[in-house]
Amino acid sequence: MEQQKTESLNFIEQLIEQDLKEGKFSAIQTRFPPEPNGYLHIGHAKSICLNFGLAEKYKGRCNLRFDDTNPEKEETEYVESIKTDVRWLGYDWGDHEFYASDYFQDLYEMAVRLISKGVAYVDELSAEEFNVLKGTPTEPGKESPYRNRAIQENIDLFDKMKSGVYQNGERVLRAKIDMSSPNMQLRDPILYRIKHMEHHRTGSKWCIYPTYDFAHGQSDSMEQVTHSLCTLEFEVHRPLYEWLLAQLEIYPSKQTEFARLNLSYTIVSKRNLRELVEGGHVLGWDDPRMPTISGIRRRGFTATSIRKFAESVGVARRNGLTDVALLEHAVREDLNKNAPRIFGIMNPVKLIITNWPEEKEEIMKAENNPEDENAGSRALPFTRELYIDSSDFMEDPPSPSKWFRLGPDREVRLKKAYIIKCSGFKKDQEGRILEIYAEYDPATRSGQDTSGKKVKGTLGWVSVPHAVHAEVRLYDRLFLTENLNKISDDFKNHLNPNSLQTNTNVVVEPSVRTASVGNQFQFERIGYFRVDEDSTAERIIFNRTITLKDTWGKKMN
RNA sequence: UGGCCUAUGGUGUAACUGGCAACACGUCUGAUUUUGGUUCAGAAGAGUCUAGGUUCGAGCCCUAGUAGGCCAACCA
Repeated sequence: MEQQKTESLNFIEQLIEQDLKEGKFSAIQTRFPPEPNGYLHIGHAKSICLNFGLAEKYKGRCNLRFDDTNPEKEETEYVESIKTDVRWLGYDWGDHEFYASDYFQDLYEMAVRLISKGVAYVDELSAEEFNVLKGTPTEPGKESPYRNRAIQENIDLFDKMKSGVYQNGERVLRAKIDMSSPNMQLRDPILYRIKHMEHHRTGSKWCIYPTYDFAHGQSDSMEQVTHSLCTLEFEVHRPLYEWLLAQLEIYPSKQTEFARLNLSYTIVSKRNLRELVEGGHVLGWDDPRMPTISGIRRRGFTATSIRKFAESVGVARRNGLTDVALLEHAVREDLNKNAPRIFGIMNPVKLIITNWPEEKEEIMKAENNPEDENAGSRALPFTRELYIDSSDFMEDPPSPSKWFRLGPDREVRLKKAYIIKCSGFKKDQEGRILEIYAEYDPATRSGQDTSGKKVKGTLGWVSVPHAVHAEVRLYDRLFLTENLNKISDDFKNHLNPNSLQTNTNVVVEPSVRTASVGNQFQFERIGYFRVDEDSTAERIIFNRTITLKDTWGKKMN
């Protein structure tokens, strides 16, 4: 008797399974529709995982469609970065790479059809007049005096718009729906506007460009998208989306909205992220502190962990605030299983094993990952002079029974090597520890310990003559405020001044000499690190992805 | 003086669509551990926004209220 746990479905999956059951179509078709006007961020990752994930799960397809209807903001550079990011997340759109701009001709013809049906017209109101007549959410709008032109006149005017007779803003094509609708989106929305401007793909072929509302739904329809998933703000656009498809009598794609991702201590708004980049608050779109996909990738978050995160966040229709701890947990889980361990010393201090011969060198064997038997092992040279972390030594710990690390007369194990006993130390005038002295117990060699000794503390170490000097960039959250949606002042006031701390004094075991950009490690007892692209042949640079959990440190505060 | 959406432990989601609320993260114990990591065992924590109603029975349905979100770009 096997008990089958029925997997719980989110509301979109329920909808899909219902549709599939009713035989509405043979397979689902989704799409991820970014506007190429900036870099993708963690919020987009949620949408990517949703759309591509659903297609995978239900054996359908997901198109990558660039929503490039506004030549003012869009650039090819962004198209490339978006493709890189989606691929990095592990999704493949095959030959289903589309552009709204590919449909400009079709969309133009659709507009002419609407005009011919008498449900679209050319308006020539000034922007101010336009806004006045539009009304407000609580007051109905008024009809434009140009609303009831003859069809042929509209056709002629639209043709003139297209052929460049008018300047930007002088004419606009509007749908003729209902100026008194309580839904502002239905008050004769703009379908086409004039922009004398080069488009990144169509060049100067067009000087009129469709708006989002006129392009998005029909693009979905032309691609036979079955489920068009978007965020909650577009909810009020749905009636317009459906109106257009119905008027044009084309494939009725269905729009379904879900809540966008909000992350604590994180800003997830393209506009604000751009401001951080342009204002020099971060070093670029791929600054490891940025929640952009390129940023978190450089920081060391893995694609697996992002996908896992997206899955655990789930999808629903209520707006909330997801705890970053969920994201952090996802990376730790992945890296714990997959990142090889090495010794790295953040604040090195010399430890001298006084009963160890000057020239003697012993090779210790260390497995690369206790969580992965296949990860192999490496050789660690052990010598008389070692580096350990200054935070692992305390001359006079405040609560001695809870201090497991080194101190006068205390014993600890040097991991993968010997148990040592501290026999003394040297300080400078300011009281800083310069050197620590200890004696090792030859009977305690790792793996062949015959002493029966038990110690509570285990320290990482690096042989002084073999040490590789490195730079480490310690990243912390970019903002100090948990919920940045709830602030009334400038979000930049909430920046964490200590979001980046550079430590150029780090020392790492010699095995990292073969490491290359993108490699990820766990520095034992410290955290996960990734080799940054700023590394050079002479100098290796590590980004700290995330610390290890630290229950002891937490208790000490 | 509008319309639409939402409301479940601290957080994110679930509850086979009416049968006394589950999972994950987080928190706290304890065990194991040559990472104060991992793993393992366990605990605390909501009676499902409020008030009515329907029903033998409601987190799920109805009504009203409250709270939050979205909508007035020739942005998406």
